[in-house]
Amino acid sequence: MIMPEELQCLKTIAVMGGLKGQVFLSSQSLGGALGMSPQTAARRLQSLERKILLTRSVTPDGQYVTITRDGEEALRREYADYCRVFELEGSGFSLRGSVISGLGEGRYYMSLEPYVRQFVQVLGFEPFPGTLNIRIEPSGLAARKRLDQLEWIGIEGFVADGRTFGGARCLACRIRATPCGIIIPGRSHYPDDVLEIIAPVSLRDAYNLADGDEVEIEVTP
Amino acid sequence: MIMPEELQCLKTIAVMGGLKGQVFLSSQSLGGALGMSPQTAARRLQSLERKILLTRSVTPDGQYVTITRDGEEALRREYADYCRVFELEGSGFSLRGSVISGLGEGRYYMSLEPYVRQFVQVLGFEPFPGTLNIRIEPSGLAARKRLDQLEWIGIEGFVADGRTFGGARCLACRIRATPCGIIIPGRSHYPDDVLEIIAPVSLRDAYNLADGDEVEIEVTP
DNA sequence: ATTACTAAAAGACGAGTAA
DNA sequence: TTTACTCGTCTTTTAGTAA
Repeated sequence: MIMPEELQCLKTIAVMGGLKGQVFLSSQSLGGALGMSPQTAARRLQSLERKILLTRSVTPDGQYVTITRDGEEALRREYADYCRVFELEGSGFSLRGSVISGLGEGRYYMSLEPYVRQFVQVLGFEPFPGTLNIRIEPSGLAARKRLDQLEWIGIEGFVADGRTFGGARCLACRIRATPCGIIIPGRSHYPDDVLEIIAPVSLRDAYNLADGDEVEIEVTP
Repeated sequence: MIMPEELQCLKTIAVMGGLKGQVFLSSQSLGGALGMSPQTAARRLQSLERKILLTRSVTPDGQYVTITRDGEEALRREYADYCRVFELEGSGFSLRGSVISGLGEGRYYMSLEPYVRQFVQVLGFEPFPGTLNIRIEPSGLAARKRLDQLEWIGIEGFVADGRTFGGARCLACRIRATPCGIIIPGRSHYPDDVLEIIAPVSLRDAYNLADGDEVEIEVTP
């Protein structure tokens, strides 16, 4: 079995050029690059050699090291993992949270024509007059913050009846089978643990949701 | 400082989807995936949480884990290393070896017109009648084997004067400033620790090489 | 079934030494 | 300077226990 600290060492040698030919190094220089003592670096080299992940030719003042085919394959497997992680990235976030009661303001705003018009344009549906408030679980807050990096669509504010209505930002998402939108008032960038959801229908009715029920919000850019 | 075994753990969680939202897991399932005891896996999760590389929400029957921004950055740094390693790959091998005496057969074959004609076509120069034999250092053998994966160009055999001359394969390379070719008789795929080099000039004369002198062969596909 | 903690065993680390 | 080895220390691991 190849240990993670061995792989780290192998990778460092690869970065130094160990895949393209032999690399000249000393235990000290390698140890320095890896933040460890020369002794430990030397032991790493020995164990990697024993596992045929690299070959060495030791000289009185250092050693020539080359990564073998097996070593390359090990690195490639690791590389493939990272590719999988970052390639499919952005293909979808998924946040879990529980339904909570809002202040009922959502219903009022969702009935204002300039907002409705923009939502239709941006999300492709006429929002049900009312919002569903979801409190994101503590462990989901990290993913919640990541959402801020995505491309939110601006909703313009407007003036009507001598009153100013603020702007907002909006992101398409999905709850179960229903296409929805996350709507965040203003332009604040800082995360909130409560997300306000709009949908073409009443989600509470459609899925029989009560306060405390858990739902999953899926964001697929 | 983030240790390699912690990064390994973080990567595994990322593969499970920890970058896209929370992942449900238990110490046991994670330990199984990482080949370690549940206790160790639990400790990993705790230390990763302490370093704010992930956040957890522990429940009586498992935990929801999400990778934080810091965690993602750590993974991204690692990914960048691997990209560097494999992107520039194939940009050049470099083999070290020492000059040895051949059997003098090279001179004869290099003077045969059908061979010469093909070398001119493939390598772009008329080979000096004679080959330089290089014994690859033991530590370079791994890189030597890697050469077999590259695209060698076939040299056709022929019949002349009632005698059959075998084929060979050939790969462009460089020794110091001189463009050269590695030539391997037949179609054997198994590595040899001696490489036969042809060049437009006598490399021995051009660089004053004697037996035992070290040279570097650079292959840049 | 979990997580978290404790304690004994195992293993890794790095200083020191020799070649 | 190297590498390679030994040895004492310290960390890490895992089994066992409790919640």
